[in-house]
Amino acid sequence: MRPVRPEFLPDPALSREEMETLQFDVAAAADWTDAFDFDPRDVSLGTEASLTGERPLVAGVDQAFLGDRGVSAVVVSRGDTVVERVHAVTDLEIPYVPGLLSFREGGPIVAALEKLSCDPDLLLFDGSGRIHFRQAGLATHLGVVFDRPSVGVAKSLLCGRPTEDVDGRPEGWRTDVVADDTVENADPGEVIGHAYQSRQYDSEPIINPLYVSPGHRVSVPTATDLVSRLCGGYKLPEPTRRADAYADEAKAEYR
DNA sequence: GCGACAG
DNA sequence: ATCTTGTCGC
Repeated sequence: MRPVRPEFLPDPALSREEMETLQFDVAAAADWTDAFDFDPRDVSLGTEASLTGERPLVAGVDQAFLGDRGVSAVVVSRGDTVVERVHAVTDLEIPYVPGLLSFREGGPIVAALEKLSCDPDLLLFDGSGRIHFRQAGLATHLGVVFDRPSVGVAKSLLCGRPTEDVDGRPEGWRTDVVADDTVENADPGEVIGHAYQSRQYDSEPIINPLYVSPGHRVSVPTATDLVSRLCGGYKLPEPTRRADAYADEAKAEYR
């Protein structure tokens, strides 16, 4: 896979102001409508045949750290079958700053995606997409750079506000996350993502919801639909879990 | 100045 | 994200 829009590559050498300017440009280039050619109903776990054509290839992307180096792992699968796994290690040039995550972790992610020999229909990232100060989170940024449908799945909320109280909701429940005054390029109240309860126990440990948002070429409702089809009884979607496990494996070899 | 803050 | 033992439960 090669970057289709290299002018948008997340360069850690940019000044903080240049990074923010690039994010506004990335958000302007992003498409938040369902602009993909597969049938979202074909995206699921299991081994059943697709309704129409071949089942989509979903790539889960996750990162792990080794001191001042970052490891990005990508696991591509078609339902339950893993088709390809690649990873890359690069030096981390800048510290973590809320809102600038793609500039810190973009290096290893781009390097790993460039090693992919197959081309996935959907990219699933651990982090936000539109739920971001300039609607240009990790998922949006990389989705635009590779011009590939992408979705962001975060375990906590960066910005914006859920329309309803999210505590103790039943499995399958979802509610809108709307822009607040910290989202610089959206009208307050605009829907930028969902809080989605992917898993919930009958009692005790109350599980927090997932914060799902479009990266590129996917709408808010569809982003959550896709994620819901990939959570096989676990809180996190399977592609992301596989990438997480592979990142740990790769990490162990560089120690 | 205070509070918020993906991974 | 990462540093970490034990522990509760299916």
